[in-house]
Formats: sequence, C-alpha cells, structure tokens
Amino acid sequence: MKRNIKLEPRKRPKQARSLQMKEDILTAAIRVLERYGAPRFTTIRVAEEAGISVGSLYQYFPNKESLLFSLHEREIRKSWDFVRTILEDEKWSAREKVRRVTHHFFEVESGEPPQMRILLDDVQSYFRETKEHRELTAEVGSGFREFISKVIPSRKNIDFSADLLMTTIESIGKSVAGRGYTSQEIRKWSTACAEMISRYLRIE
Amino acid sequence: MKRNIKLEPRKRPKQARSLQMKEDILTAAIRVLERYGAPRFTTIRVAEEAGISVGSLYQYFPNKESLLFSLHEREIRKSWDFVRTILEDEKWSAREKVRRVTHHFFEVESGEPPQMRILLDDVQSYFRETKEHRELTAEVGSGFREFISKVIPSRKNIDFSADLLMTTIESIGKSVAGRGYTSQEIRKWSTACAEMISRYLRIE
Amino acid sequence: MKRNIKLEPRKRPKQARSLQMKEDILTAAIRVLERYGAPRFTTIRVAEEAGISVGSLYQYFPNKESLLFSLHEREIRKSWDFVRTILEDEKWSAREKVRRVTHHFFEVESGEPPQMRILLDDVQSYFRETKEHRELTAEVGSGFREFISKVIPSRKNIDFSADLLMTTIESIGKSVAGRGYTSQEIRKWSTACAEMISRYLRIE
Amino acid sequence: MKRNIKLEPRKRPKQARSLQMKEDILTAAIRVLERYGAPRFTTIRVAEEAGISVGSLYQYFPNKESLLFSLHEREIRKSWDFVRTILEDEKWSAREKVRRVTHHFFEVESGEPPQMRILLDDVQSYFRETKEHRELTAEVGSGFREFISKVIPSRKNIDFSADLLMTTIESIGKSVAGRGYTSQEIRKWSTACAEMISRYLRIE
DNA sequence: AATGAATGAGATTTCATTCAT
DNA sequence: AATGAATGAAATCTCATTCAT
Repeated sequence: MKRNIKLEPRKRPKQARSLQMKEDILTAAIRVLERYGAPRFTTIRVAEEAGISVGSLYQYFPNKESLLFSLHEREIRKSWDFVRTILEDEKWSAREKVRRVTHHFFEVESGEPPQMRILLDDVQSYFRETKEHRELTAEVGSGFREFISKVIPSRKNIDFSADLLMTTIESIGKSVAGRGYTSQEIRKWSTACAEMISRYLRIE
Repeated sequence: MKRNIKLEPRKRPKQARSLQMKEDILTAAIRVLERYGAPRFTTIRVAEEAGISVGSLYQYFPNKESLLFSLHEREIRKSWDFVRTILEDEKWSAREKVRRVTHHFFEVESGEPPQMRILLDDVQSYFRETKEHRELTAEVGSGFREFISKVIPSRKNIDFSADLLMTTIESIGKSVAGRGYTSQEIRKWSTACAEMISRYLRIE
Repeated sequence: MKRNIKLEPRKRPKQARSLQMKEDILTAAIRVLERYGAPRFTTIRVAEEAGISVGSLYQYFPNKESLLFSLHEREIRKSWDFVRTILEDEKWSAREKVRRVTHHFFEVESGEPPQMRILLDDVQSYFRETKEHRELTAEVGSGFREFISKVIPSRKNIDFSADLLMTTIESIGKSVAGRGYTSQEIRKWSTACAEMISRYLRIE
Repeated sequence: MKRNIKLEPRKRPKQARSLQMKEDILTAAIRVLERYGAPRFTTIRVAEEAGISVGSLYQYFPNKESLLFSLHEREIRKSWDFVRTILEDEKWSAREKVRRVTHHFFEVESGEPPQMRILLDDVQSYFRETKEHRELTAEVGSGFREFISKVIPSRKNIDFSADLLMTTIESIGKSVAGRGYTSQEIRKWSTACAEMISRYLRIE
C-alpha cells in the first residue's frame, strides 16, 4: 500500500509558498483591473478574485500600494526578461534587435488593460524613490547601455543614447497602446518607431 | 468731452465675472494638484484653495468631471495656441519650427504637475467622445498635417507622418517631464527628440 | 366723456398684489412638483418657475415649510369650496350629494401629482397644530356636521358620523388615486364608496 | 451510540447572525423614525441607533432604499401573517373576522410611527415593480379573495369586493392612526368601519 | 494562519437660506 | 424691492485597514 508518497516536496519551504501566493494575488489583481477598472480596483475584490480573504492578502502585501508596486515591478521585470534575451541573442543584427524589442513593447502595452497605466502611474510617485525601484531601473538601463556601447562607435553619450532608446520605445509604445489599433496598425507604428530611433542612433 | 462713448462692447459684468471665477478655480485646481497629488485632489480642497465654498464651486462646475474636463481643455488649448503661432510663422525653417515646438512642449510638460496626466487620463474616457474634444483634436491634427504637407515632398503618408510627429513630441515630452530634470537637461532631450523626428521625416 | 373709469381699483392695494404673487408662486410650485417630483422640489426651482428670484420668494414665504403649508391649505380650500356648494345646493337629494362629493374627491386626488401627497404629508406634522390649520379643519368639519345633522334623524353621534363620512371619502380616495386607474374605474370606486357610507349612515 | 445525527439542519451561524443583524437594524430604523421623523431619517442615525457603524449598515443593506424596502416588507408580512390566521380560523363568523381584522389593523397602524407611511410611500415607486413586492401583494390579495368568495353569495365582483374590503380597512386605518386617539376611540372607529364594510358587502 | 465583519474617515453632491449689491 | 451668488451643513456611500474569533 502506498502511503505518504508525495510528488511534491512534503513541505514546500515557506518562502516558496509565499512567493507563489504573491504571484497568484498579482495575477488576480490584473484580472480585477481588467474587469472592474481602476476606480473599482479594491483590495477586497482582489482577495476575492484570488480566492483568499482580505486579511490574508494583507499578510502578503502590507498595504495597497505595495500591491501596486509589485504589480508594476512584475510587469517591468517580465518585459525586461524578454528584452534581455533579444538584446543578448547573437542571431540578429543590432537594428533587427531594436525592431524586435520595439515591436514586443508595443504589443505588450496594447495587450495590457489600459487601466493598468493609470493605476501604476498613480503609485509611481510613491516608489520612484525606493531602493528596489532604482535597482530595477538601473538593471534595465545597464542592459541597454551595454547594448548601445557595442553597436555604436562613439564612446561618448552612451548613457544618453541608451536612455533615449528606452524612452522612445516605451513612451511612444504607451501612447499608441491606448488608441485601440489593430495589430497591423500597431506593427506599422512599431516599425516606424524602431526605424526612427535606429537611424538617429546610427544603429545598423 | 466725450462721455459714455465706449469703443469696446459693454462687457456684461456677470458673464465676465463668471469666466474669471472659472479661471480662478482652474488655477486653484492646478495648485491643489501640485500640492496634494492626484489621489487627494478633492472638490473641497479645490474650493478652499480658490477661497470659495464647495457650493460655489459646484455652481461653476456641475461635477468633478467637468472640472477636470475644463482643466484638460485649457491645457491643450494653451499649448496648441502656442504651437500654431510657431508653425505658421514664416520666419523659421521647418526644422527650426519642429525644434521650437518640441522645446516648448518639453518645457510646458515639465512645468506642469506630473500628477496632471494621471488625473486627466482618468477622465479622458469621459470626454474622448464629446464634440468639443473631437473638434479640438481635429484642429490640432489638421494643423500638423498642413505643416507636414508643406515640408515633405512625398504626397503619401501625410496623415501618418503628422501623427508620428505629434505623438513623438508629446509622449517623449511627457515621459521626460516626470523626471525632475534641470532646464539644461530638458533642452538636451528636446533637441535630440526634434532632431530624431526631423531626420526621420526628412524635414529640412 | 367717460374717463378714469376703471373696473379695477386704481391702485391695487399692496396686500392684493402680494396675494396674487403668492398665488403665482403656489401655482409654480405645483408645476415644479409635477415636473420634478418631490425630492427635487427645491425653492430655487419654484422661484425660477414663477419667474422670480429665490430672494423674492422668501419675501412671500419665510421658509420652505410655509410654502408647503400654503400649498396644502389652498388645495384643501379649493376642494372644500366645491364640496360646500354641493352640500348647500337644494337641487339634490342627500344621497346624491354624497355621491357627487365622493366623485369629486376621487377625481381631484387622481388628478393631482401623486408626489403631492408625499410632500404634503411631509409637512402635516408641522402644521397640524397651527391655529390656521385647526380653523380650516373646523370649518370643513362643521360644514359636514351641518349636512349630517340635516339628513339623519338621530341626534346623537353627529360629530362622529360627519367625521366618518369625511374620513372615508378622503382616505379611500387618496388610496385609490395612487393606482393609475382609468376614469371609468375611478367612477366605479367612488360610486361604491359613496354607496357604502350612505347606507351605513342611512343617508337617503 | 448515535453521534453526529442531527434532527435539525445545522444552522449556519453566519447566516443566522446576519439575519439577526438585519432585524436589529430594522428595529433601530423604526426607532429612528419615531424619534427623529422622516426628514431626519438618515443612514448614519440608523447605524448609530443600531450600535454599529455606517459601513456595517451598508454591508447588510446596500443602500437606503433597500433598507426602506425591507422595513416595508416586514411590516406588511407581519400584518398579513396575523390577518391570515384570523381569516382562516373557523371559530368566528365572517362578520366577526372582519371586525377582528379591522381592529388589528387600526391598532397596528396606530402603534407605528406615523412617519412610517411617508417614508414608505417615498420608496413605494421603487419596489412596486419588484417581483417580491408583487408576490406579497398577490398573496395578500388572494387571501382576501378566498375569504370573500366563501362569504358572499354573488359570484361576480369578487375581485372588486375583496379589493374594496382591503382598501377600506387599510386606508381608513392609516388615516385614523395619525390622529393620536386613545385605544377606546380607536376601537370605536374600527368597529364602525368593520360594520360599514360588512353591511355593504353583506357579510354576515 | 486564515477569516471577513466591523470600522469610520473621507469623497461627492445638494439645497435651504442669507445678504451684499 | 429684487436679485442670485455664496454658504456650508448634511446626506449617501466607499473602501483601506484592523482584529476578534
């Protein structure tokens, strides 16, 4: 007789379980956002959607802002993980990399519930000055700087160029995302945007 | 001696006072936004800041949304009035016009409380479909299209080019505005941005 | 040559003008009630409807309650004036008088905006104890008592019988009024009601 | 030994507590009505009177109207439950039943705060069209119709007769209730009223 | 650890009444 | 006398957060 055979570790370490719970809550948060919109994005609704009680939610996120912060962070990290794999992939030319990164960005932004940006902007001010946010930004920034430093000859202005590249892609992407374009139109915009910034930075 | 001869139409004091009051309230609203931030932007605080009672505020703006709408409209109209004078001025080359418009935009955006965007995005949905808003947008758009159609040879893609020009300036401007740059840094960004879009659209 | 012959007094006494104004305001009040319903029955709206300013309205009625009181009083008096002419008319039998009074009541109640009763009930408590209200009630009551004392032989119970007659007609009338009946149905109810009370009081 | 066998359904304590809370709130609502009158019947006051916070009140009744609706429903149901037991009881003659029902009605109405009617009329429009209200009305109506069909010979006009019976009792009862009579006077009125309607409908 | 009822400050909006013009 | 802008208390309802169970 088989007993006590568990395919999963008998005791998932607490931290791992906690992380999984956090993930689940964040996923629920996004669904709430999509379904109810920013003004009705309440902690109780997120808890319900995640299938837990508000009290429990507050064990994982000490307040609403920390939930929003994590949401924001996760979105950035997800995007950045993708961007990094593209930038590091040797298979494509630099220009092709820019094109692909841009396209990805435009698509992700368009896919997100448009309410997301409002909500996240809403809390940006709170965490723009946190250590964690700076670290995240720094990581993304240094990735772009490394990329830039490899593909353009000029030694100077690397920081500015990287920043311009990121900013252009991200901000135009966000702006276009809110317009309800078809995916064909989105592609047109992302192509133009990638072309524009590549030419300006002489990325070949 | 001439008496009672008025070259100007007799200003109906009531209407004038009412308009002035509306202006004052909008100005107060911006101050509240700067001082308290979007989540604490409440009608009572705006009234206090304007030195009137809530009741009075509601005589000029029937609800919070209409206040936000007017705020938004005023900002756009102010910017657009300036942009138009630049685009129509024969004194400058096309490229110089782009440079100036871009610079103006970056400065205005930087001057505004960064919370503004959040708040305004919040109500955009309400007035994206109003006649007034469509008229305003159309006016701005056609101004840019006219400019573009004069300065680039290609007959096709005028609409897209004009849209790209506006979007690039506006969205990068907004993004940069939130960063607390010095006016020198802002100038560097606006110059780069103007250059980038001008080259791409072959505006000379 | 006839001159200065005026059918109206040259100078309407102030009191008369004031009374006319009061009438106009009350008429406006009823229109507001019909148009906006009880919860949006506001002093400003009544003033607007009467074509005067709120300030002026407050010169004729020192507060909202006094306006409602007058409204109530006028309605009662109007009804009572009609009822009296019927009760005093020698042309009909007692039973016919009851029938006519009842029918009139049911029709008037049905004709009134149904909101009226709510509003008026709302202030009844305020003026149930005023001298004026008691006088009015007494006048109506004594009219009915006089009628009753003529038509029923029994000397005792005149007060109670008169009260029962009035109450039955009025309260059933009000209840039926709120049901949206056709005028045919109303007639059926008023006939039954008149018959019922007449038989009970042995009014022939 | 039998264990865990329960003859009664396990009462879900939550639901029971919730129902009790609703009852408590309704009782508090009536007290507020008595003490403050209709125009000062506010959600906060009801919550205070019930010894809870506004927030809690809104967990049990999603808005003021639903509170009023429940108040109304409870009163009707309470009355109707009593009326039914009388109408169904074989112990009394039909005429005695009418007498008792009438008397009960007059007493209940007199016991209620007179403001109740105002408040409830105020929201009647909202729930006159709800399923629950129609069901309740239908139940009461069919009870009376059944009673009438048993006690009067004539096959026709049963619906109208039942309606007249109910309306007379209810509306005269309400009217008399507001007058601050002693219980002796109330009895006199209810007796007269019962007699009047019984004779008219030939209920023996 | 988990639950979710309870809290109550705070947001928007209305409206009777006043009073400077 | 007439006006109507201004007032601000008060009403309804929401929601982040706590804490007894």
